Amino acid sequence: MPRYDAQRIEPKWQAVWEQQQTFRLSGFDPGKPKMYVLDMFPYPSGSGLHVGHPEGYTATDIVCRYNRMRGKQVLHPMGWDAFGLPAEEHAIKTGTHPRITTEQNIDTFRRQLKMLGFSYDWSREFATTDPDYYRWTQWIFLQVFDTWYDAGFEWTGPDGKLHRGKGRPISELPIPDEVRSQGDTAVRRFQDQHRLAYQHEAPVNWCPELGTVIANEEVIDGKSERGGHPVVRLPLRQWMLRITAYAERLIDDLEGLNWSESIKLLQRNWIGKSEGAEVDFFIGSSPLPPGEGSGVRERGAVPTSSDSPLALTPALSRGEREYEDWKSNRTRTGFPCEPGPDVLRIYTTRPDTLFGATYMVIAPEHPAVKRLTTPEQSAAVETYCKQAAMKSDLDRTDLAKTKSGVFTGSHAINPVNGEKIPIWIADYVLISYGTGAIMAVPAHDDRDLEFANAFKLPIKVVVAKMPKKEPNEGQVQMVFYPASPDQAFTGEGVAVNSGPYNDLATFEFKSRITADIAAQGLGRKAINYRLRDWLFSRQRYWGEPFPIWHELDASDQPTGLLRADSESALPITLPDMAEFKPTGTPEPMLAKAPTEWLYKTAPDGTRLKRETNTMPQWAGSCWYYLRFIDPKNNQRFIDSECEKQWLPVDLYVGGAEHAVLHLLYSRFWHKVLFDRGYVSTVEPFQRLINQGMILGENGEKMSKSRGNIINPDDVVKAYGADSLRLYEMFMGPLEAVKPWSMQGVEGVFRFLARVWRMTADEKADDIRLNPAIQDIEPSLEQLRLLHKTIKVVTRDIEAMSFNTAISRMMEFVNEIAGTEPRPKSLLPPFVLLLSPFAPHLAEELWQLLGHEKSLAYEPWPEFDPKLVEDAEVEIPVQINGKLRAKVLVPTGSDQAAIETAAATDSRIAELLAGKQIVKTVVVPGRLVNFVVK
RNA sequence: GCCGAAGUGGCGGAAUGGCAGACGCAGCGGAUUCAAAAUCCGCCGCCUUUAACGGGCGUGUGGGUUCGACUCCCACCUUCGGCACCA
Repeated sequence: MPRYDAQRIEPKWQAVWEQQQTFRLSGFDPGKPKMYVLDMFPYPSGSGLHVGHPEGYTATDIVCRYNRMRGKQVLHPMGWDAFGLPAEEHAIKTGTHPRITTEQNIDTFRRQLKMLGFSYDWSREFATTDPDYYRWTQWIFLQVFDTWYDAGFEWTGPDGKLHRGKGRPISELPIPDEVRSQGDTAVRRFQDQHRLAYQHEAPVNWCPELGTVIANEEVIDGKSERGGHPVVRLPLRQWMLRITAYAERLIDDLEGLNWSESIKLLQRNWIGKSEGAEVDFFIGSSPLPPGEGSGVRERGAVPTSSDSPLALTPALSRGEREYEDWKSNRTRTGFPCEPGPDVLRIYTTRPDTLFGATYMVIAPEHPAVKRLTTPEQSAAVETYCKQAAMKSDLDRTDLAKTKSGVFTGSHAINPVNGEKIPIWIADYVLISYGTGAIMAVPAHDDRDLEFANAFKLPIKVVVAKMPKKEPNEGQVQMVFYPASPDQAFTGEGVAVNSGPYNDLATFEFKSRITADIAAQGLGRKAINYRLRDWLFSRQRYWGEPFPIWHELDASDQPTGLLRADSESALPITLPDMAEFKPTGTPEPMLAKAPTEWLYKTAPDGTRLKRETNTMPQWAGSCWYYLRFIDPKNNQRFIDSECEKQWLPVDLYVGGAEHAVLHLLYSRFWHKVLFDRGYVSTVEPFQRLINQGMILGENGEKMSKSRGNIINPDDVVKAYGADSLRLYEMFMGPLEAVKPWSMQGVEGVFRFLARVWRMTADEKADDIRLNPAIQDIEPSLEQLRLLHKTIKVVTRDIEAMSFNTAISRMMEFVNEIAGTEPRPKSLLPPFVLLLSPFAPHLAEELWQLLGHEKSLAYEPWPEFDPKLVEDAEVEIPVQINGKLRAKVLVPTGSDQAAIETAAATDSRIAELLAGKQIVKTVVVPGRLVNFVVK
């Protein structure tokens, strides 16, 4: 009694594929179109495969199997993103070396993936933790280290267009004479400052619980993304990658990619480009005392015409003389690249509100804090800055909605009107964005208004809102904001109280004043990005070591000078260690490595100490798609011929949780490699699909604590891999979030069992064809059904609309499985259609239908266009847009014939009787609509 | 607060501006069976009427465009995702 038995069929065919190396891709065949289909490779966690994994993996497997049958050569690899915290945390708890845990987890994942019958070329498998792989991760780091970004460099891209800005070898960095004259050490330091990989001392997010520093992106609401542990800010020396240099290209090159618009937008927003101006405010050679100059109006005073910028007191004070000198100097010398000590440089997106600046704010970490603080204020300033330094990001944002700040005691002079305004320190201004200093325009910025209200600072309106012109209204009324004291007008409007610029529209004002201040050397156009440079070092053990040495002086202290390992020294393998407990201090784990690993003496006698940080988990996943193309190469990270043949990845499928970070980092590395001539495409992933999350049966996110986790092992045990695959594709659109349903799995299992019974004899003792299957000619109707099914299933696979493809196959089976006798010729094409979805069952049925070879490379069925049309079509007939009847007409009937058929239908004729037909709409093959009175 | 996506039967979902609810699940009725499981057949948006045919309403809400709107436009509501003192 051979019923549909997935337990028997599936291991059998998995063994056949393995034995015959069915999906192994040998060389590149220039005569065949290529297709590179990639899954986001998994982190092999201890809990094994999750039902979310097979969702994307099944989708790509269908695409691969389909395209092989369409005659393409398909590259479809799988591997492991195996560095990372959990294995090390496990090591801390149990003492098991992370390598052991990682190997065990990989074995589990590999077993589970093979159990699902995915057509990977397993000969290309690797883990990011393999020394042979991270050798090249380190090598790429060395290329990044060896590169500086020449923002003005012009080059022609593969698209034939002119581009500006390119990564170039550090040896080509122009060295200014004043640096060169200071000697070799100065030159080396200068180069180090310009590398794409550089060291930087800055407050970082230190997580004591995890024992590591983590990136801004890994901090969520002041807690670590992993584990939700508290994060504190500490100043530390860290490795940074200069991803911001590539911000513009990372935005621009999104355009040519076949990604969903919302993912592109997510990346654009993450990069967060903003355009505005930098403006220098004069602060004098020494702090300007208060009480000099014109001062600012009292809070809330109505502006009058006497407040013209020219209304300076005739007798110039010391500060004003200095200011006038500075200004005329600037007109001659122009705007300097770096602000001098006599100015405060600010960034604004609204240079049109310069006349409305009533105070300035600098970040607590701003270098000018000391210089601007007057003796009377120094105690208060010191207290404030100390507090701010201790505050986590959480304290600085969410909790502390009320603004805090402290006055420095100093003033600056607004270059557009000569007004002297106070300089404050507040942590609502971030040191890491723009210049770390702002001009505050409380009338037109919510944050500034809140601060001004808190500290009783003046508010000056310089933009009036233009109400929409009513057609009959001759006189346009301007509306002045703030209408209420806590509502700033941040929109665009018309300039007021802005001296010579009054009445200009915001847009025009911006470009005018930017040009004007640039001409006077007081400011310039500027662009800023929300994106920050990438914090690239971690203090953990289980990651790639840096191929970098620090030079030591006579007393074994680092001099700050670096030496890179030579290419031949790679891989720098992890030292063996037995103890993994975090030190509790921000000192990296590798600081406890054996002395012989940590130190060496260079041939020139210099003592060297290894870099003890390790790379973040992102490093390994940044370039794995390249290594899959040429995984065994021990001369290069990828052969350049292979790279040209296979790049870019044609289809990349993975979870939306990587929509920003992984994809951005990966694109960044790819562009560096492109600039240095190692890859030939500007982008790595041509098409991207983000599969939607699978929720638990209760509609909530699957998690241990909710107890709603579905284990793929259990599903396969109960229904088989084909049912799991088919169900995950049948649930709904790939990109949608959708809840699991065990009854749904049962449903597709019943469908597969039906397919089995349609072909095999369930009553016989051995496996044989169903006796209803006979060598007879199919009816025209049956042929039409088959060809229609081929047509739509093909179209749906191309569109990655797998749920509807499955529906159409169900319809076919509903019809054919109920007919006896069944024409045998209908079955092979159907089995081929089913095979990408349920490959095990399809192979078994293919064999049963008398074929000896695997169907994996059988040509995909073609449909006959003549057979996808029925002889007659049913045309709905509407009266005034309401369905009233349906008429049957021959396919291809012309407009007149259809109209006649509709009008003569008895029910329609009855309804039309006595009515006047105003209009008749006939869409051939579609519908008829009579519009009547 | 800002940006994005989505709202269709009891549930998952389907519909180039042209018959709303394909396909599946659940449910109901029947066949088969000693009985059950499995299987097969039929019904299955809501209201209403009828012996039967039928009629009205219906795709988050309210408007609009159109002969015709789940689909396009405007406003709003809800849910989910992202960002969140970025000047």
